[in-house]
Amino acid sequence: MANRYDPQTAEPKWRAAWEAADLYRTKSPEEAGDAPKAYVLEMFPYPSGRLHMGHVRNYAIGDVIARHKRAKGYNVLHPMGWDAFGMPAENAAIERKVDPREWTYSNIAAMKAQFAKLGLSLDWSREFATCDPEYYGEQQRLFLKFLEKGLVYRKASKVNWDPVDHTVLANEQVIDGRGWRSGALVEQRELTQWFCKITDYAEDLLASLDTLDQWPEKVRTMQANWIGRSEGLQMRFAWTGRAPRDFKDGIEVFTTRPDTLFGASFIALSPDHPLTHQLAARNPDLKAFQKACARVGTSEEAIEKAEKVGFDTGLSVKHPFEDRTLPVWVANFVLMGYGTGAIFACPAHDQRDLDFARKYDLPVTPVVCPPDADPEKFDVADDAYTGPGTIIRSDFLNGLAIESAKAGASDRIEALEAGARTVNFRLRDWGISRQRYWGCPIPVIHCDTCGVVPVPESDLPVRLPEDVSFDQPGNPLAHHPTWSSVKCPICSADARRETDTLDTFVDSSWYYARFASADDLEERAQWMPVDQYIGGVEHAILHLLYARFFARAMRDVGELDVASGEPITGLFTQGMVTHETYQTGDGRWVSPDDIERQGDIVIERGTGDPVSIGAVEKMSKSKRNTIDPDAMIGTYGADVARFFTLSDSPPDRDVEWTQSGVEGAARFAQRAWSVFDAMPEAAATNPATGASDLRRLSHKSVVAIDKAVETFRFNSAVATLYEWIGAIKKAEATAAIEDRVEACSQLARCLVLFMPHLAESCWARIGGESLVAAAPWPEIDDALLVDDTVTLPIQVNGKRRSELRAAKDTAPKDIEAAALADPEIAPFLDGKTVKKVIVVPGRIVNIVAV
RNA sequence: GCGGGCGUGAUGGAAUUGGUAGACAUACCGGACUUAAAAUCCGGAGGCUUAACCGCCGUGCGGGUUCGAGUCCCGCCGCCCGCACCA
Repeated sequence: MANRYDPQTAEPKWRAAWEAADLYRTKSPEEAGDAPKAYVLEMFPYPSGRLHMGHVRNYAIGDVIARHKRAKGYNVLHPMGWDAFGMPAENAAIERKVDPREWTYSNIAAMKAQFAKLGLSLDWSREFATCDPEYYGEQQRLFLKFLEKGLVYRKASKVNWDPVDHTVLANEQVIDGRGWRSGALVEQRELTQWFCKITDYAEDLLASLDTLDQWPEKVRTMQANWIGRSEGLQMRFAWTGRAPRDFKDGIEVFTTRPDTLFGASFIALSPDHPLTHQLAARNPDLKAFQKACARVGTSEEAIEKAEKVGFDTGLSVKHPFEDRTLPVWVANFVLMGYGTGAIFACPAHDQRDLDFARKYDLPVTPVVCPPDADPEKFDVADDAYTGPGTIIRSDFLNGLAIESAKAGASDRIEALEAGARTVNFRLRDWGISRQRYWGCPIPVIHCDTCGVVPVPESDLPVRLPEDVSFDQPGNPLAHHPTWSSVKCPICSADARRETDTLDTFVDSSWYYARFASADDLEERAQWMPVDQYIGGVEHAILHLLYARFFARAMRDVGELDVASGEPITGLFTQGMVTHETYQTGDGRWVSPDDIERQGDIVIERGTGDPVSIGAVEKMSKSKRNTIDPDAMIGTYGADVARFFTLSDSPPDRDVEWTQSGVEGAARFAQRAWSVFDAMPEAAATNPATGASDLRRLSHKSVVAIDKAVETFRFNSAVATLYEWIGAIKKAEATAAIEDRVEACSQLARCLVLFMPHLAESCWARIGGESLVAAAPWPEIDDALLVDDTVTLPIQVNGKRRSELRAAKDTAPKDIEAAALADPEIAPFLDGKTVKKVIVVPGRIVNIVAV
């Protein structure tokens, strides 16, 4: 029986050794000396209670980076904590009568035990959970600083209200117009809520995206689209008749196409526009129309299918340049949330306006003529013209291109004092109030005489009460008999504590700063920004945008010293872990653990029901296609589980989990181990010298792995490991012992990035000093990276016909001569004349012959 | 509709950025070991043709640039992801 590596005994041993050596603790500035810093962070997990393969992949990727940086001499900060507030804890409380706090902390304990088995190089000394009062107390302090600076504020806004659960729902929690839990029809309610003034930073958040050159292009464009900057003109149309109350000066609209003003055909108001409300108060038909629009709901298909409908208010306004009037309609396609909630419509050049105009028989006047069309006759039918062209039928704008016409029209409107150029953003302020228990309490007090009063800093943290009941719907904090009753800090009168809590996205918007230091702003500044952040692409917009906002806001209240305001220098978004799905004839999903292959057919173990193999999908409980990391670790060890998530696909793409792939990874581990069979201790041999094939290959392999790791091409690094190991094995009989010891020593130090426990066992076999997890990256002899002789393919007219071995510095003319003399190519030159010979030194020779 | 990405053997994917396409792995086939199987080790393999060598074809499709194109340019086709009545 060959000597086999046994992960079950080796892995716990090495984890204990790492812990005893305190290897992964972040070094203090004194210990670190002038070593550069590297802050490596993976998105911290929600403590659901169990680790899944997505976690394993995420943290394995981060661990490769952290270990590599450490070996390269960086002082590495690689912390871990828990994103611990949120609805699942409350749902558990409602469904199973467990305390959310106990539920959360016991989940954390369970997951931490699972984490321990993975052998990640984490510094746990900085661990915290966002539900720790120390953490959310600090967050409350930040909230009050933001409040003081006007970065958070209260306003009334429309929210999704679930009338059964008595709570506000996020848009994501509304499915087809119904609450995701209660199934009740969601109402739009006007509530007073807290908001973060993220729009103050819209311009900078957009412009600075260009500086984030270590972020995926995709994420940057998604954020840019989300922020949605557009330049245009905000202008006023004056009334023809009596002006409605509150709108004496006319109706304000925003447009990006002032060049089409002469094609304006009507004004359209949003059904939610204040003027619509005012008019609806006296007009039951309009009120009914408004209601009908609201019912269409917020679901995307509903919006897509919704036909354009409108209501003529009977009012009209004057055209700013011409002696004519425009009717004012209410139209369902105009959004209150963008611009002013009102538009002027130019149907010839906007599809929505055109659909509406055709339906209600409103005028359509083209004013932009395409380059190849006849200006006298140009007209539109069912398709609006949105392309480039020349302005026509537009008085002083005639003959101009679109851009100049925009400027001309804007100048004129500004001269008439009827409006001004403005920039509009799609981004809206971030609503952070939640009518929930398991979140960070908002630290303010409502007093009838003093208004909104901040909780004095000495009273922080405002702790969540522990004696809450979940037996009625809604927010337990609001139902608590005493918690919200307090005295006003200013006038001491009876007052009420705010019972809303903060959106959990707030918790994760600044945790990176807290990891850098619990309370020392200077230490925070030393570590920030995060050098490498790793997580799922599903956070491309919300979390990552909020984090960028928070870093700026913290900077501006003096809580974080990052000049650029960018908290994250490098971002990597990893792909998902997928698996085949299995389903019985009656549509029941079957777990991979319960299937059995019998020849070509697949059956469910136990029942014997035939099972069909379905699509490869993200591992999920509902499809039952999950693989439990604990079970994997129990069978194959943590190294194999980690290695497999990195080896098959590039880390930014999805990886399909397969049994055979895992077995391949396990085979690799044994193969790597066997390379170290019968190796002497490194100290017992002389240092390797010379330039044997093995030495050349080993040094090249180290460089290849180094480069691949730096560029997140882990699958390529793994391929290099396979080849290298194969070569070392082949060289066992032939290579000098010194060269083999060197190769093994280098191999262990590369292997430790991916399979740290195994590498440690290998390292011990060659008597490596201390622990390989603490060893520096192998030193490379550059002279070994270039070969003395190279093999050059010889092409004739671009087709490879032969090859040539030559010393690396052979003169091109000698290579040319040797190539032409090659007997292999003679038949291909027969009857032809050589026109040209291209020699690319070290690469290729191409003979052009006709 | 807008934006981003992708298309290479049976499969996941390589290809030093314009220089030998298919590294490495999985599945498959063959051999060794074994009473046998598993495990392990060794070997094979893009397609067509051939006894074999040779030869021809080959990176979604069609064109182009180049001595040379998976890579660059133009035009199509298909798939995935994100946003979406944003004026």
